[in-house]
Amino acid sequence: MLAKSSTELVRQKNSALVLSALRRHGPLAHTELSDFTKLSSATVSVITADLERAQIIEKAEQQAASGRGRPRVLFSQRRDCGYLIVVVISSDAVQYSLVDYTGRLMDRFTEERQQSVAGVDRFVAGLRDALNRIAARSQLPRDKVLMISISSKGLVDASEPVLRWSPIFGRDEIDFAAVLRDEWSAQIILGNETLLVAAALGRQEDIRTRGNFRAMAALSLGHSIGLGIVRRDHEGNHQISAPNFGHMMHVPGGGLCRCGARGCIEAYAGFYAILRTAFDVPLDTIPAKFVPIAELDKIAVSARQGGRRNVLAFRQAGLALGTGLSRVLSLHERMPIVITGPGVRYYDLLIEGMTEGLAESHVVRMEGMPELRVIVDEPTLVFEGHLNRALSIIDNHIVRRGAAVMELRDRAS
Amino acid sequence: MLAKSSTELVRQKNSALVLSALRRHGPLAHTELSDFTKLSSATVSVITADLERAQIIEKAEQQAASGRGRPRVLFSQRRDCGYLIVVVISSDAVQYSLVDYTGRLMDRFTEERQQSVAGVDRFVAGLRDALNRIAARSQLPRDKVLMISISSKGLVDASEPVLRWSPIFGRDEIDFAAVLRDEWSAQIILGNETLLVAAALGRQEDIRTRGNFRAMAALSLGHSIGLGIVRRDHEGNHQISAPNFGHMMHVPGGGLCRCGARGCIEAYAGFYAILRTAFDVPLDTIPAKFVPIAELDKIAVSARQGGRRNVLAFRQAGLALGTGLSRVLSLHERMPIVITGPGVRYYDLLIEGMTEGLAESHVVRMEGMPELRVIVDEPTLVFEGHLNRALSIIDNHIVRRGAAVMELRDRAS
DNA sequence: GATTTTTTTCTCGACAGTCGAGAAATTTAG
DNA sequence: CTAAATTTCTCGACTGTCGAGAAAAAAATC
Repeated sequence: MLAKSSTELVRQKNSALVLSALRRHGPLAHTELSDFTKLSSATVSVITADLERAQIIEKAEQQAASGRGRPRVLFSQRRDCGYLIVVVISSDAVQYSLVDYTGRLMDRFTEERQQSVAGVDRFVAGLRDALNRIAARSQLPRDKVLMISISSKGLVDASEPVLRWSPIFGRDEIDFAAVLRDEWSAQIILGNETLLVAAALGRQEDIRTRGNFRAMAALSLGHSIGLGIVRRDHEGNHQISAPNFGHMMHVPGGGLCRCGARGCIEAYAGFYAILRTAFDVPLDTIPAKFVPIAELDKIAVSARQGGRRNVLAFRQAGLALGTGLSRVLSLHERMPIVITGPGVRYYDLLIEGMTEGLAESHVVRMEGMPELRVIVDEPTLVFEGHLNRALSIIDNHIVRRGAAVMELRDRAS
Repeated sequence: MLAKSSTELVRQKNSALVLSALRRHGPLAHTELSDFTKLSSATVSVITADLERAQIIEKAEQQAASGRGRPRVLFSQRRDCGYLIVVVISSDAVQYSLVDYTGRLMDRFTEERQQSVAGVDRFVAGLRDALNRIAARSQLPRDKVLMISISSKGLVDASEPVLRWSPIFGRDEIDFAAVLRDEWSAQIILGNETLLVAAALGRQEDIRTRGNFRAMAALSLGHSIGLGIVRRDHEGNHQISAPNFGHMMHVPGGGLCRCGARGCIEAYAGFYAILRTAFDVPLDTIPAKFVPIAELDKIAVSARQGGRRNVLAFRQAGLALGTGLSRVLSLHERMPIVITGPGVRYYDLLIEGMTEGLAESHVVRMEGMPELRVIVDEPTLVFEGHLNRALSIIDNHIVRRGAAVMELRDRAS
């Protein structure tokens, strides 16, 4: 309750409403826009005229008349209104994608990252390089790139695009804004990978349940463990957050984690932890930097054939996840949990422990087991999350900029 | 992003702004209102005129002119605009307070609750009775009571005034709206006690830091353990939530808790749990319903003199709290923690364990120890929280109703 | 005591935004 | 070729905010 309201703000909000309808449902006619936004036809006229003048949207050449009556003219977003570069940093590679304003993929390549050289400086140099390359290949003027959206596993600052801690670079922070400021005028945003998964799921669920969506958690299983939570606030906006779940305390004084602390959930449920338990290595052994998935597959095969030690390894991982999730539910509310990431292939081995870990807690006893869903294709969700988040931020900027433009025009006259 | 915006909404928001300025800073003159709200003088005129016509605010008889120039006329809230009944349910008593629209206490009494008869029906009958009594004593017409704000320890539904679980009534739910609907037209709201503490602290902190406030947690120590979290969202509103902290899993398969589950934080840090450890009673003993504080004081005295078993009891409680808090911080962000409730008198004995429990976790290693503050007077905070929450909801209703009134007027003409 | 200064409140006209109603446009059906 | 249907556009009414300046009222000054 700080900011006063004004008629300009009203216009901004309603313009944003129009843009988001267009983003969600593709090209729309005047009438449809009016239906979706609940704005009157007259208002839609004014807003679309404004946006058209600002070159944000355009009238599609009118399609063959489909019914009788005056044929509808469709408004659609202008592809060339601006561009977005998506950077997905994973443990073994970095993927760069160029996307236009409508969300269409225009170019993409992947740079392998050598495990050996993990220096931040090296990485940053590679990043600058690759960004320059993707921009050059597209032959777009640089200032047409409105945003660079980056994701990584690890701990991300809440307000600035700073990577505080990551499984790859440890405590060597990276301030992406500082690093890219001199070369790019684009806005830089950074998000935890699983946060973006949650963002994508939240939108899917919102469409699926037609607005009855409340909250949802995304759990990503892999070498490290990620959690993203998406909730609808009282105004209908989606609040996404990426708790530091993988490094939440599981057992005080427990197994040594990659982060240097002891007893983190990841130190029980991460790939390296499962390996450690399976081979009965002492819990204070320094974790492996990288575990080929084939190694884990072998353990899984053995576990599925009843290998005791290996069954136990997955069970313990499941327990750590289940107990951790029960704690999450205690601190929030009951919500469905979507499980994704490379680790879902062991879901059959993990589920028993997870269920047990969940079942014991007061929340679950009270409100029942949360719904658990499995989604295999994580990379797609991550990319979708990038688009959702970045493009809707761009839309918001545009409507704000619109106001600024009007102001300039007024001052000129 | 569902609702469209309109000029009426602008008026509502700005009216709310005026009311909240008046609530925060007491009677204000036209100019001051304009300063606080950043609204133009003209707008303030229109809004105050409206509110005055609707009998929400009034011009105070002008005070002795203090400087030169036209003397300022102060606007103040009208006391008789509406009333609020606050019901604070604690383990041994229920306190009823009647408050006017400005937040001034008008009447208050306390009903002892016998420990023996804890039937929900009995309790509800007593509640209806007491509410009738406080209304009768004030001689106010019933429809002037706009809201009944109830608080209890335990688990409260997020959207409806339903007590899902409480240390007093266990799983016997109470739907306060259903119970009071036939006798009261007032809106019924229910909040967890520590949630209200957090609400009060949030407002205090917001004023203290002049808007730089981000987030804060309130931890209430007593027979049971409560946690409230208050955060400022991107729009500056305070989001308060009451996680089920006391019954978050501390140790799987651990000590038996009053809730029936095993290993809850409360089963280690609640008064009964401290007693249990101190007397070396098996952890699966059914917890005492009530522990006189004198009992705990004795243990504390002995602990302060070095009694090993008793030191351990408090240390274990502290550890449970510390580990639990570290988990909360993992799932949210770093925030100051205010400790309150009857248990703070043992803070000296708890702090060591708490610090240790906190220190081990990844978040604390990364971001440092959170600030811990102690506030002794919990009941005042609870009452303040009631007022903050209830009165600001009332203000919001009023500005909405204002619009409805205009509509009626229009339809009549 | 009359005039000026200062401070506060009120009022007026301009402007931005939304809305409902109906006009205009444009196609199909008959 | 006319009528019906459907979509888009335009106009006037209304609400809300704002800046500027008028009006009010007391203190300071002559």
